[in-house]
Amino acid sequence: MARITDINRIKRLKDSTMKLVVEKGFGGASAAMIAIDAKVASGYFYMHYKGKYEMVNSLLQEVFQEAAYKLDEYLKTEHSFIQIVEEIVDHIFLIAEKDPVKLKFLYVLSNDYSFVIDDEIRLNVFNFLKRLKELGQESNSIDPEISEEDLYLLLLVNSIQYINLRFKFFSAKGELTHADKEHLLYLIQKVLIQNS
Amino acid sequence: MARITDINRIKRLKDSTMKLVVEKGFGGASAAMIAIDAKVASGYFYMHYKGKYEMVNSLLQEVFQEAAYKLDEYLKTEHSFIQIVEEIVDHIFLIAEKDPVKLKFLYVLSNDYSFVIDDEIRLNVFNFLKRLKELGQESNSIDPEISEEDLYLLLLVNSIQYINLRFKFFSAKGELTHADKEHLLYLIQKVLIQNS
Amino acid sequence: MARITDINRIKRLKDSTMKLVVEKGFGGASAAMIAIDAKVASGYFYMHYKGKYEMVNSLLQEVFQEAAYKLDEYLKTEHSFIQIVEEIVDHIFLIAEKDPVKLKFLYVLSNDYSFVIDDEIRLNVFNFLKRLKELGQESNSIDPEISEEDLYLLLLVNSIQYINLRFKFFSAKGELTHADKEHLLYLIQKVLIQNS
Amino acid sequence: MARITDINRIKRLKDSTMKLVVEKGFGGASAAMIAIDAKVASGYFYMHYKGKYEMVNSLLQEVFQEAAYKLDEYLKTEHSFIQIVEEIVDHIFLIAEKDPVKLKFLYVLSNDYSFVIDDEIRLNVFNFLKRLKELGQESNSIDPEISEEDLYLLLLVNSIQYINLRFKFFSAKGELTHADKEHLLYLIQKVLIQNS
DNA sequence: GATGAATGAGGCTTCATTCAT
DNA sequence: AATGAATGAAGCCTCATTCAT
Repeated sequence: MARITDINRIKRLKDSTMKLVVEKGFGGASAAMIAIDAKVASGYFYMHYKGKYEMVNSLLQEVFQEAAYKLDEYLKTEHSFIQIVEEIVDHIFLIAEKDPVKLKFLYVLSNDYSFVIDDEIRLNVFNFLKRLKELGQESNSIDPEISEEDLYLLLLVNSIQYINLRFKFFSAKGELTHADKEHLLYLIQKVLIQNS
Repeated sequence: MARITDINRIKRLKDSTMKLVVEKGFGGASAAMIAIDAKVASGYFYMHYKGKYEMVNSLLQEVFQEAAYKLDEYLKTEHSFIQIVEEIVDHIFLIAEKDPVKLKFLYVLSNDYSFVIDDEIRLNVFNFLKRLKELGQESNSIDPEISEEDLYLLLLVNSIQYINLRFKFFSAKGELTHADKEHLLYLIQKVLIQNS
Repeated sequence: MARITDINRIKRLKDSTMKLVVEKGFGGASAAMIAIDAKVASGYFYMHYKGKYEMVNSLLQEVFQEAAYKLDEYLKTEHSFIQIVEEIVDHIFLIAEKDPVKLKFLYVLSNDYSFVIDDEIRLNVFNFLKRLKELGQESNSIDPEISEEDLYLLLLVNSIQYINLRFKFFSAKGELTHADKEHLLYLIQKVLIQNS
Repeated sequence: MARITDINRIKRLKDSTMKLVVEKGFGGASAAMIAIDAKVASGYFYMHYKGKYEMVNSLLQEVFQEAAYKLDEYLKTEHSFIQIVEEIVDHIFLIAEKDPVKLKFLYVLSNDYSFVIDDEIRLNVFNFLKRLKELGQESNSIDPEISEEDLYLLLLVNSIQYINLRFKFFSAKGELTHADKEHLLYLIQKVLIQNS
């Protein structure tokens, strides 16, 4: 019972942190504010984290790690290159729908020179990308010009940017639709795929 | 009668602000720190700006405005769609080389939910993109699927992300080269251009 | 679970604030100075008050409210008009002796255009004065020319001015004595009382 | 011509200072604010005064001195005690009408422990009061219980308080009228005059 | 004489962090 | 384990004052 309470506390803390860091920025989201939003005592998170930066950073790594893990799972399905690309875009859109704050959090902090993804996690992601590229090469699907860095940029960064652009500027266009996803996928595939 | 406002002071202030906002984030770059770096009195910028946020924001708008103006100039040259796309990428690489801090500043703040580009400036940029799209359509160069938002994403956001990815992660790969620019241009043109 | 709010800290804070506002004026009494004098952390009073002005103002209202309450108590004793006038002067002299800072604080801020007594409290005081006047009329003790405003001026303002004049200028005359009180009472009664 | 300009500058400076000190308090009225209000350069008054405090203080002394001088003039008229009392109240009401800011300024600063009237000026005033008292005694008009301090309190302080109470609280009662003056005079004379 | 750009000490306030409970 | 009162360093900003023009 005590265990469950604790897990809920930490969950709430993480959610509130992501929400407020997105809304106000790292500096603008105060520990007190986060604690109130999470219905937790302000001293609470010093039991789990060394400080505010450590907490936000560890949250960022966690979110990234989770994504890296998800990517690996797709690889294990032994689906084709094109299918996996599609599944990844699908997955990012799913997060955008189910947990938009998480996607915004990723967007904000991954474009900040004060936060850097841990080498280990980055390595995981690039290992995945390397294997994805190889998969594409095996089936002659991928444009040989495309590097891992390009995959990172076009598949991951681009998708996150596409969605956040909608959240931030083009919200007038309404909710993200299935057509939006198809359109993004069209663009991505157009760059990645080998021309005849 | 009295001293005349010193342009150099303001220039130094702007440069230091961009530099430190990039390095430490908006919250991490303190007014005192910026003032010292700019060799200016700590109270100095309250003569020109209402506060720290206003200053950084006005700087962001200024940088954006300058870019919007540059874009319009390219349009006036009456070059072709493909040429203009190339010139824009060229120009972004030029900034990356001559004033990398400015590009980082743009990168960091344009991916922050606390800073929003003024409607007027955004309108300028989208007017340009609209005309660029029309130019592409006239010559049947542009893929009809491409919208103004796509142009924004693929041409501008993507270029900035590409370069900052290098600054932030792949700095091990060394300086940006001519080949890097060609590669990016290849990717962009591949998405934008109409398939035969 | 956590520490319980320390009443003494707040008491010390209030005392130091009154003392320093009297000595140096509202602007001259800095938050840091007050905190040191009260042996409290400099940020402490922002836990209880929104800012320096709010704190001093709330203190002023509190002191006034306390006085208004005291006045009502005298009315409830069912003593005569003349007795109550005497008791009020007595009471003011008592404060002058036991807590001179409080009387000085009242004096300084009630003569400042930046601080205004809350409507509710002023209403309380004037309700009291109205009933006091009625009491005087019932026993034909009060000069019919005397209005509530006059009672305010002559009974309250005058007494406070009388004592503070001594504190500020005529301190050479030494401590306030019983004779001083009798003299003031004589003056007040002379104006208030109905001539034969 | 240069001379006239200068006198106007100083006049405007004094007026603005009084106005703003009344409205915002000594600490709240900044030098820049005063300078703007007076249409004068902010550095201007450091040509005439050592600092802000010196300026406000010298202004206060000046106003007081002017009053002391006026009082002496009334004495020279060889009017009766009662007449002079009336003329003083008249005069204070006249200031209230012609230059209310000056009266507010006097009110605010004379009730502030940070500003003290210069000994010399206070002496002038008390010499006047002494002679006024003697005048009253010669004609058996004044209550023998009344001291110079009482005259100060009842004649000067009281009048200023009476008017400022109207300005600050009872402004709903409208402009000061002739009847108001008569009423105040009635109260003052009632305390001061010897009962048959 | 007069100006107002520039300074920097010091004011107010926030907030990450600690620690008694 | 969890709380939240308390701390004080450090942030933002104001403003009296100086001084080049």
